Amino acid sequence: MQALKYSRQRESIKNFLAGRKDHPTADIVYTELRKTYPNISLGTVYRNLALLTDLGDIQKITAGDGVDRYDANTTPHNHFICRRCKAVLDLDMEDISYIKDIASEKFDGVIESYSVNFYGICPSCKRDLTNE
Amino acid sequence: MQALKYSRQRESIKNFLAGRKDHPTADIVYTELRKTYPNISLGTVYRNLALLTDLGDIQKITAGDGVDRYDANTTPHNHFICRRCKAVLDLDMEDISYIKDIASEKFDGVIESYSVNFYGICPSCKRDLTNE
DNA sequence: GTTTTTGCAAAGTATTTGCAAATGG
DNA sequence: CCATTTGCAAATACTTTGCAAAAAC
Repeated sequence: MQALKYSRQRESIKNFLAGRKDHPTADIVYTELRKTYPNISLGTVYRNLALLTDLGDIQKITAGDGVDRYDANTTPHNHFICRRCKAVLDLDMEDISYIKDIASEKFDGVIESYSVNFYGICPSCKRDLTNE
Repeated sequence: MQALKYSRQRESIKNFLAGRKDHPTADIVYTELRKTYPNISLGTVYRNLALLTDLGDIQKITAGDGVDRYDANTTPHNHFICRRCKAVLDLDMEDISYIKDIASEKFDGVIESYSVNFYGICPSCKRDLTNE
């Protein structure tokens, strides 16, 4: 049971995320979709973001600033969070998934996954700071 | 200006954290300190945890489950979060701080720090699951 | 027709904040 | 005394949830 039924709202949330390279919060998704679907509700957005995350269609990012963000890119990659403008960027970097094995070496439990966030100053803010 | 004045509450929060190897939430700190200081308030606990974090005396851990945790151990180390019992454990593992350099290679901004969380099943839950 | 999803509003968490009183230096 | 910190309560921010109506199949 619990078959999945199509919903225009869910579809548009997924498409909206797929078209963004930044990592919108639930509230941004809601505000933007509202332009096309004036009646969509925040609850629906949250429900679908959670469902899509469970399905593995999207990824939830916890950057540590109190708001969760969502990413349609579910291939393994790491994030950078700018401490000045709070932007969350994808990092183009060499694979470091072997850190999972390093962590497992002296650990008696099971390590299934990991998440890395890098923090600092993004390229754009770096420019701003240089020209100040 | 903004000189730091001693406070019994701040001192006890710091000491309480120093005596724990798990990673208590603000609410746990509050509930436990209340046994010694029945009048301490949650606001005071939050204010001091934020202040101590800024001072670098403690570390804030965002595990991704909506509650922040605090750690008196400020030496670089990584955390493991059990998806079954939600325990947050320190990982005894080889240094991986070079991932900062790897991340910097193709990145035009400044990477100042990073945080890694590993997820899976802790040793204790692993035992429980085996004996089920 | 039955089940899932929605919109709306209310409720639930976690955390922050304004302010007068208390405390520290 | 003056500046900082506290306790308290109210406010805020983010997310979840109950329920009747709407949509999907």
